[in-house]
Amino acid sequence: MTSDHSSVAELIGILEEAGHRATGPRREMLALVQRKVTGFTAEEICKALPEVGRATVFRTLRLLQDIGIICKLTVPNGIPVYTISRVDHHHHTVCVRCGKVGEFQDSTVERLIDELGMETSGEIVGHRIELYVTCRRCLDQLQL
Amino acid sequence: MTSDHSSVAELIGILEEAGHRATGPRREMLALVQRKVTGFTAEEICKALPEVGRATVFRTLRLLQDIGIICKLTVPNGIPVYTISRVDHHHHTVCVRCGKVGEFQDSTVERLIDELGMETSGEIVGHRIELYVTCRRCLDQLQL
DNA sequence: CTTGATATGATACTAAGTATCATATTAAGA
DNA sequence: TCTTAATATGATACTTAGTATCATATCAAG
Repeated sequence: MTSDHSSVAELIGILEEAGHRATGPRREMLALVQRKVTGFTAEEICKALPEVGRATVFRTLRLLQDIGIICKLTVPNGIPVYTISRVDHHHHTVCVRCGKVGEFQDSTVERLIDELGMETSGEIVGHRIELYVTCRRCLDQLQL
Repeated sequence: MTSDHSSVAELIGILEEAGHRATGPRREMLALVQRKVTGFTAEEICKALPEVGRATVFRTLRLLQDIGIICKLTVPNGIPVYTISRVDHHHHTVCVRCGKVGEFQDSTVERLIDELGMETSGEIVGHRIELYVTCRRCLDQLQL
């Protein structure tokens, strides 16, 4: 279940398999996104790729979300952060100090969702779990 | 641990205890918010209370968040939904069809967060758990 | 009653994202 | 290879959510 997609070629593959064209702007964005270790904002992409139109950046960000290549996170301060999904189903940790985004997978989470499903009268169609943390590095810096 | 705050008077009490003035606009907003069974948007408040300035609406929404009277949710379609918090610590279910917001409290959730804390190198300072559902009523309608 | 802190509203702004639409690219068939 | 319809793009203008500024108003405490 761990579909690791790390190279640009693989990302392009996913895009095409989903029935979309791997056009110039999309390749550029994928290459950029793939290099990002941590989260990034839409505005960052716009600045990094001025030759790509604003509308295309947002369109592509949404497309990449739809096909599961990236995720959009809501962080406490309100500015949306996008992040690449390296594994299929996962959740995020966001450092509230440096903004660094991490991923985690936990079977307990899925079990929890199932349990909650029992208690809910409706039908669960999705969920969002985000952990806000102070990351190791930031903690260390604070202790200096 | 279940600080049920249902009447406007109680909400005003919370506001004042937190060291804020229970002014006209704030009372109006609290009265309105308190009547809402389901989620509401900032724009709804602006329309319902045209005599209250836009800036004040947003300022007050943030204030009410800060003191824990309301929560701001991120729903899949992207439009922020605010909802009153009837109990202290809880999470939300959002119906993706009608937008109805529910609350749930679950000790398993808290246990889960603790467990995840063990696995994380940083320190967990907060979390967000939202369940996207199709509520009972919407399910019934779909089956008609 | 005065005064300083707190809150307000009008206005203008920003930031994130969308709608429109004419143009460009592309894939796939004739 | 040429044509064509589907797909994608970029410029532009717009919308939506929320913020900054600041002069004015309100209030609580002395």
